[in-house]
Amino acid sequence: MRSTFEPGGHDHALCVGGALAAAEALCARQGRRLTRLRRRVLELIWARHNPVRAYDLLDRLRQERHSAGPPTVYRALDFLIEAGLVHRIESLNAYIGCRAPGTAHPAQLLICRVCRAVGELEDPEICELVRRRAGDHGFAADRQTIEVMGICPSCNEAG
Amino acid sequence: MRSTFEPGGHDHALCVGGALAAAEALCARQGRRLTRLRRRVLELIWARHNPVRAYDLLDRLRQERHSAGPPTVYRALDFLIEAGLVHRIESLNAYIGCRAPGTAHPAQLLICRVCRAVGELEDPEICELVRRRAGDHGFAADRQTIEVMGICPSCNEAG
DNA sequence: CCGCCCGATGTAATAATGTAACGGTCGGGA
DNA sequence: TCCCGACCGTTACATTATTACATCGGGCGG
Repeated sequence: MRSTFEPGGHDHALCVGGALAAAEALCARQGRRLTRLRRRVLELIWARHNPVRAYDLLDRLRQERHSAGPPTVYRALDFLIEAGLVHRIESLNAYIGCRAPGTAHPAQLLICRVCRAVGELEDPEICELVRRRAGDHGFAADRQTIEVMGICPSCNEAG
Repeated sequence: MRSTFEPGGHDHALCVGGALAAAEALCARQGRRLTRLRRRVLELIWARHNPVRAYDLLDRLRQERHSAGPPTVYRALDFLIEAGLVHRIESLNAYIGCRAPGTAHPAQLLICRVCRAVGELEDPEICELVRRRAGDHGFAADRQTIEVMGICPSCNEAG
């Protein structure tokens, strides 16, 4: 069960293409406008399976769109996160494409401290357990942020 | 089972005193130096059960120590976090005193979106489940960040 | 006691991240 | 046609955090 981490030699163009197509479909279904800019930002985020920082995104964006400023990027990110297409990684101040857009799910992000690859769980049992334990203390949970640092399968084999 | 959230009228001086005493003891046991500055920063953090931001801390610190600068605060915070006396709340860029210093497991923070009170679980089952599920994907987890937004018991009753 | 070392702190500058406020453009409906 | 609302441009600024180097001060060997 290692689907969360891509093998080194996978066809990444396919990966990106799939993500963009899924995004188009999801936005269409939800009546959200995936504009050229937003689509392009999503594409840049999907360029790697590593987290991207907002200002790196901005630098890359500026190479093709001179007018871009910080709000350009942050607004696009807000949209993409809102739409469930991108996760913000709080512990890194960085962003990554969601592997399972459209599922309603809080995600659990697995971040490799060596290669910075990020995997994603969508485990309902974890969600439910957290929610229940919080509830035991009278706390009504409505959003979970779960980020796990560690070593990914490839790096583990390597070192 | 609501021990995590303090009732409104508890004796907070006792709370702070206990935290400081525990910190002293823990540092002594671990051979860490809880200096005057570090101790004072910890005390300021414990002044409320709400998260404190680094620059608020800095402002308060400056009232009594003119020379304080950002590194003053951040270094103290680094020490306190390292020692397990304070948690950083990634999703708020804020800090809060640890309720269970010295215990080895990661915490799950419950953050009230209304009053900003923060409760803390130390649930080994959650830890273990997360670790196991990550392990199922070949990921060797070594640090977990779990932050839950929601409504605390008092705010829930109130509204 | 002296002088050295080293961890802690002071100090200045700057980097990195994120937001506010306002204006213009454009397309779709009353 | 005219207005409205979204999207984006643009400038300025706010917030959060780090780098680099100087200084202080206590413990310890000589």
